[in-house]
Amino acid sequence: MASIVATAWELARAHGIGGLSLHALAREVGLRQPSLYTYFDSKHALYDAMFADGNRQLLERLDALELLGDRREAVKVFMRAFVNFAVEDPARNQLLFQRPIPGFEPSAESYERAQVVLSRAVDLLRAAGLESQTDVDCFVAMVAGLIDAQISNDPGGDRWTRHLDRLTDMYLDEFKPRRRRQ
Amino acid sequence: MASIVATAWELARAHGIGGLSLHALAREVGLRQPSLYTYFDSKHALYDAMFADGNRQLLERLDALELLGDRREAVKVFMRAFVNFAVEDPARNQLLFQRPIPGFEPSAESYERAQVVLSRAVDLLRAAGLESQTDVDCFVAMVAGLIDAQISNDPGGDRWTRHLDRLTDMYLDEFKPRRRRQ
DNA sequence: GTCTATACATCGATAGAC
DNA sequence: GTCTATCGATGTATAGAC
Repeated sequence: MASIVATAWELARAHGIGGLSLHALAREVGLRQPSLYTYFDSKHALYDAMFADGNRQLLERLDALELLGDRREAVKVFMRAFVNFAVEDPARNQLLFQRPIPGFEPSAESYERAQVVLSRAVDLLRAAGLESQTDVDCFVAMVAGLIDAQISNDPGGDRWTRHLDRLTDMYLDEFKPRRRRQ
Repeated sequence: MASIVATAWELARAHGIGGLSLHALAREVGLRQPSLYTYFDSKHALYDAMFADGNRQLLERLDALELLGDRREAVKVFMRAFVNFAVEDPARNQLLFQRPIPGFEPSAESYERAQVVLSRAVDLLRAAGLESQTDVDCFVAMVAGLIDAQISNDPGGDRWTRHLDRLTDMYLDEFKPRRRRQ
């Protein structure tokens, strides 16, 4: 079961998340295609299992971080880990953070895990000075833009992601509470 | 021919760029599916015609702008027009600026038009103080991030795009030539 | 140029034997 | 739980008559 999901990720990496087929997956795990229905009620159920698994991987990664000390530094450590996670597997990034499968919506249970990740990011950003939801929204969008540009235009490189820290500083400087600029 | 492409855009808006089928397109224009091969050698050729057409639409829009006066203001006017163009038709945005069709690459001729758009943006940003390719790259990525967040999470709204001007100012302030901060 | 007919492939899903 | 067999839908593309 877990190994089927792992193999599904391999195929998704190779052929894109949308190019994943049950025939190919069955062949890869040494089964016939109908036998997969013992484990998943439908293809969407497989995607849902992958969605949950991907978020589990991400949470595991984020839980291992040391986020003590300066809170701006904590944001940077967190975002670096997040960005690395995203760019190292474009297919996974697509399933977790975009809506590439027409008709697929994660189950409530799976979606809950995804919300945990987001709320941790929000807490860190708040602690680092981003007060409003608006400022958090735009920061998240900016980072997602970096990730997508990196994946699309320079896969495996760092032409965009290497500027993450600098952009984070810029953003936190700009939107820190209005009392006084640093 | 042009009307077939226009109808193809309608279907793409309704069912997604990847959900466009030649059967449906033929039915919509009052033909049988094989008859489309009179106009396009393959489905990819249709996508290529759409790609070229979308870039033509964009260039037309950008050519109508008044970009005189202050160069920072010119950047804002340009980027506002670009962002509006992108969010008003997510399917078109997908075909023009992402790679949603496995195996489809625009022809050299079509791609050339896309490069014209980019080079205009680059010229404006350079004139407004962004010296390095790196700074331009990140700015473009940030704007693309805003667009994607807007389309994905608040289609038809402006929760993200309304901050475009503010982010543009922030970015140009940060990366203007190092002589002195404004 | 447009049609009918069809080839050919892929896919998800189900029925029923073992 | 796994299999064989098959259904039914969808999709692109081609052959050949008109």
